[in-house]
This record gives sequence, structure tokens and C-alpha cells, in this order.
Amino acid sequence: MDRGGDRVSRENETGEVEGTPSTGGDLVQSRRENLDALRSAGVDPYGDSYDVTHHAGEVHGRVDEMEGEEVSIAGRVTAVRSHGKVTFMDLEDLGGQVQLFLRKNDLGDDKYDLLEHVDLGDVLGARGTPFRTRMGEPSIRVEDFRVLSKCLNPLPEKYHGLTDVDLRYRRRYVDLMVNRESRDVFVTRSRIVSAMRRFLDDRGYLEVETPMMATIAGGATARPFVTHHNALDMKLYLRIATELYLKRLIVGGMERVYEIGRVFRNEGISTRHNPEYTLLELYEAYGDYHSMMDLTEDMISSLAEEVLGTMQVEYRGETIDLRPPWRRLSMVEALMEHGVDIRAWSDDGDARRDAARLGVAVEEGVTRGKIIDELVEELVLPGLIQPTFLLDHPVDISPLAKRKLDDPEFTYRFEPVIAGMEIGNAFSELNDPEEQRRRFEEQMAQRHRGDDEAHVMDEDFLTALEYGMPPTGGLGIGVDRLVMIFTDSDSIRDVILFPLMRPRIQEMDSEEGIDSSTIES
RNA sequence: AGGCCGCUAGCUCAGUUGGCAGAGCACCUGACUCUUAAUCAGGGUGUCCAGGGUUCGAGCCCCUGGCGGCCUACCA
Repeated sequence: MDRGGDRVSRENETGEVEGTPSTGGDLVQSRRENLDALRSAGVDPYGDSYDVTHHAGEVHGRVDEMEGEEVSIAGRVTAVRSHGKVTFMDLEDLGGQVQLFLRKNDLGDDKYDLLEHVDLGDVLGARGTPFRTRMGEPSIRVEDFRVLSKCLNPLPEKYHGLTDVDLRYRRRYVDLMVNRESRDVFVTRSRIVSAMRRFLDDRGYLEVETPMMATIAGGATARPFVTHHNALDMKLYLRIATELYLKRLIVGGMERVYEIGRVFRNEGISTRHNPEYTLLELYEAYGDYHSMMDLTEDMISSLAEEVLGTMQVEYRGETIDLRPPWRRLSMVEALMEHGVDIRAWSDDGDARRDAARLGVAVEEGVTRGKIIDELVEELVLPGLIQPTFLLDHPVDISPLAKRKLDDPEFTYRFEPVIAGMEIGNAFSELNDPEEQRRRFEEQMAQRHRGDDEAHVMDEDFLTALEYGMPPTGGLGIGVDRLVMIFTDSDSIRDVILFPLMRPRIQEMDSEEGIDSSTIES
């Protein structure tokens, strides 16, 4: 039959040509028509503020005690089941969802007919009284509703949701809209960070902010992003750590400081690495790495208890028990368990032979400590599922950590490991300015041998140490990775709202913004 | 950076040996005053990632490129 004809009956002042029915390929078109229809019915489809008294989840959960009360809620329409003169809708807000029960008798003909122009995904405000339907479903008998915002784009399928990972990251707003699990992850993330602040605030730590852009990118061994300041005509680096500034504050007498902030590392992207990530760093005057271990296990287990209600979390099918005390395992012991006796190495050749024997690739010219680090990472790390402090790192890969008094080739340093993932880094801070200078010089030497991740010299930091920094314990925690464990996420991108993605061609900035200095290598 | 895999309707996915482009949901038309992955009747809405090539004929085969995922490498 000719479909073009009866199609036009429906509200078509757009001058639709016969043969090109409005139902054409464009799903957006029918939504635009509904938008226009609302406008011509005198309804502003992008309405004014709405007086919200309750959340959907609250009504859903307490429907029996709320019966007869008047409530008004607002959220997105996620399902419509129309039965002629009665319509059911699911309305979803951040906290949950509840069913709307809309009847022609209750709303009147004109209002009820507006439902014709409500699409899946529209933001709706509804006022009415909670009750249970005959099927027992907690619902709101709606007396009045308003379209608060029109959704012009079609939503992903209700059953499978949005699973295309690329789209989930690029259009996070859609992901958040339709995938409750995704929303839950970010709510949890927010709770973790705020609980973290409370934990530290309660213990007398001061939250501070230090420069994100500086002329030296120190505090870690990593390649920085480079940018340029026009007025001063100088090169600036985006920070790779907050360490050296926070320690200057300890010198200044601030005693206990922390910063939760983004750091930027110009390195690879993977399921465990995003170029910008959130780092908690804290420093405590008069502490050391033992007090930092106590603090770490105390903090992380408390966060789990507070945010998740348990200290035993499920991660990738394993139950991880965060209750203190955590296992403490030195690097030397750890390798010994894998049949590597680093005490028996008489020179670097022995180290290389052991690495080769175990099939661990080691670059030419790297230091002995680096070889130990690689062996641990390769052999030990993947097996450390339960929380473990991996401790006493070699001195040459720990330029800011204090040397062990009884074993000067190693340092008072540890990395907390959970589920085979390094989630932090901590040490008794090196506070001897002369020793620090020698360490920096050694790093510079490595740099000249081609290691462009080696630490750079920071004269002002040395000057600060010369004023005297108290013995200090310092700790860094990779917040994203911690969130991964708390939310059972296998990719860091699942816990970062907008992870870095290569731009789609049409999103490329043609004028300025992207130039060689920000996308090098 | 290297290797492997993927890209088909708004979404989730099929697509045989190279022979008219498919399903479910969504959407459109109609029915329905207690449904809930509502149901019933009817309708397929497409730059098969892009550009070349082979072929009578390409979603499928070949080449180049784009984007993504996983693994390896670097790192936390």
C-alpha cells in the first residue's frame, strides 16, 4: 500500500514530500517532530526548574509507608509500556528507578495526549502518590507531569545497553545514562576519594595544591609532557608527581600534607595506564616507611569498610582480604622464593645470567637494581594477589628514598601490591642534601647514557633540603587502580570518566591546540 | 612502537562458496484502563569504517589508510 499518504496525517507542516515518509531512515526526525508537537501544544520541551521532593529509589523502597503522600520526582524515561488509556513508564534517576502509572482518567485528555510526544530518554518530572499496582510493583499514580528536557537522539537498546567500548568512552554521558553499573563505578569512585580526604583530615593532614606546570618535572622517573608559556617564552612541563613540592612543605614545617591530584606521564596507554591519572601523595614529618605501611593498610581497609561495607572485596573472581596486617615481603626474599639469590651475584654478569636463565629480557646497559626490579615484576608481581608490601628496593632505582642503614645497596621503600598490581609507592624520605645531590648526579649520568626517564637535577629542592627536612615518611597511591580493585574493573578506562582517546577525524583541531609539542612520539 | 582480532540499521549482533542486505530491541502505523525485556497486527529505516584493486558481479578476496580491543614493551 501507499505509506506516504497516511503518514502525512500526523502533524506535518514541515512540508514532507510524498514518497519520503517521515519515518524514513532518520530516527532523530520523529523525535524532532515530537519536540515541535510539544511546542505547538504550549509546552516548553526544555522546561524550567522542577521541585523534586524524592528520589525514585526512595519511593521504590519505601512505597508502603509512603502511600497517600504526595511526591515529585524527576529523571529519565527508560521504558514505556502503553496500554491505550493507561501508560506505564520507568523513570530513572541517579539513585534508582520507579514506575510511573499514568491514566487518562487521572490526567485528563489533553495532558494524557501529550504522552504521545514523550520519547524514551526524555527527562520528565512527575508528581503523584506512591502505591503498588495489582502486580505489586512500586509505582507513582501520576497527577501531573512535565517534560523537562527532550532527548533527540535514540538511546541504545534497553537489554544489552551500550557495550561498544569505544562509544562508551567517547560518549560517556550515554554510557552513564543507560548502564547503571557504569554509574555505580563513578559514584563509588567519588565516595572513595571523599572518604580518603576524611581519613586524612581526621589525622591532621592538610590538603594542599602544588604546581601542575613547572620548569622541572621531578619526583618520579617518567617522561613528561612539554608545553610552552607564551608571555614568559619558556618551556614548561606538566607534573609527573607532586613529591618534590610536598617535601618542600615538610621543610617549611607543614608536618602532615597531602594532595590528591592529576599527574601526567607521556608514556604508553594500556588497561592499567592512562596518560593522566589521579595520585594521592602524602608526607608525614617524623614518620618512616614503617609508619607508612601501617597507614596504608589502615587507610585502604577503612576505605573499603566505609565505601563497600566490607574489607573483603571480589576482584576478577578472587576474594581479596584487605584486613590488616598485610604481608611484608622484601625484594630479596621474594626473588629467593623464585630461586634467585641476588646476594650471590658478584657482578652484573651474574645478574644478567640469572635474568636470561629465567627468560626475563633485560636491556643493555641497565643497572643491577633495574635488573632486580624487572625480575620482581616478571616473576613475583603476578602472584601477589592478596595485599602485600613489597619492600626494600635497590638504591639505584630509588633516588629519593633513604638508604637502609644495615644494607646500603637497598632502601627503606615499599610498594603496596594488590591483585598483581602496584597500587602505590612509599619510602622513608631521603633528607640528607649531600646524599640527595649524589643520587641526582647518578641519575643524570644514567640520563646521559640514554635513559630519558632518569630523574633530573633539582637545585632548588636540594636547597630546601639544606635547610633541614625532618625525617619523613611519604606515600603515593594510584587512586585509579585502587578504584579498579574496589569496583572489580579490569581496565583503568572503566574508572576514568573521560579516558584519553585518539580523536575521530572530525574532532581534530585544525587551527591550534594540537601541535608537535604536546603529542611527541 | 610490534603482533593478533574487530568495525554491517539508533543499539546488540548474524551474514554460507563471491550472486537481490538480515534478526532482536529501538523506531513508525493501528488496537488495548494494572504492565514491567508488556502483548497483538502491519511496516526494514543501511555511506556494510574509508579509499583503491581483482571480478560479469565484492559485506565477503587483495592492497593502503582510519579507529578500537587484547597481548608484548615502558610505567603507577
